[in-house]
Amino acid sequence: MKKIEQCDNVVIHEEIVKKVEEQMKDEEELLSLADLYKVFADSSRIKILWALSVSELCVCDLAVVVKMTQSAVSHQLRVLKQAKLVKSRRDGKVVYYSLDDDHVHQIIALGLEHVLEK
Amino acid sequence: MKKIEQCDNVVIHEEIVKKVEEQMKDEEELLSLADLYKVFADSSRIKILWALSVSELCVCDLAVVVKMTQSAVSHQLRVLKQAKLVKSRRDGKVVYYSLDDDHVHQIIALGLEHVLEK
DNA sequence: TGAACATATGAACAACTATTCATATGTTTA
DNA sequence: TAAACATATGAATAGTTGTTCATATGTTCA
Repeated sequence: MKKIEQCDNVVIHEEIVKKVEEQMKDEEELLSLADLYKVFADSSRIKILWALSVSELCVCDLAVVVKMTQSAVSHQLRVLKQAKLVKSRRDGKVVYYSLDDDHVHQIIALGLEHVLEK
Repeated sequence: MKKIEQCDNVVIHEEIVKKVEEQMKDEEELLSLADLYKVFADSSRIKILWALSVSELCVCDLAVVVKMTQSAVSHQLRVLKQAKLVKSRRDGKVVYYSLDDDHVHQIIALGLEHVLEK
């Protein structure tokens, strides 16, 4: 009747585990953080965001710049808008998109720093 | 013989498109940026990174803290290591993981800022 | 040397997601 | 009002990825 428990059930360094558990963030908070990064985790969307960080653009021009179909761009803009990373304004037939927030640019810049360094 | 070209082929604002195209980053660079964010785009990995930002941990303790199986943690650590976000050192049977870089903490902090604000 | 243990890994499966294609919506203008 | 055009969207498909299960690797210690 010995404890044959595997690693999964046994803590090796009790003190440290306790300390880390205390400082652990809420499940929910880390989940929405992951969701935020999911949006950045696609090169099409990154291209779109980068382009928009240069200038406001309409969907049509955006499609040209990032070399995607209008439909694909539109689908992705929807995702970006839901994540509150871009906003849009309509002027007649044309809809213009731009970054919603300065964080977007910061996040991209910080990421590039890491990428270029490694 | 009119130009019936669709949006996909026609540029609406020539000046702006030219300007944005000039400032567009390399395909490759934006691709590795997206790849970097892919690593952050999963709540299991975010949990692991957050835990490691508190303290160096062995795989076993990490599994306890983030409530995952040892195998799942190990698979994810592999991903994190390949992305150079964590490093490891071995001490006997036990392998300790820690953040490889201060960028990791910065990126998480910046993301949280955005998440909490919106 | 062999048993016990911490970690790593390959294969398989399930879940998710980006694009395409077809078409709908909404706006302008002839 | 009808045609032309910019954008949006639903369904289907193909590709990607995280977890599990089983097992392998590497280390210590009796």
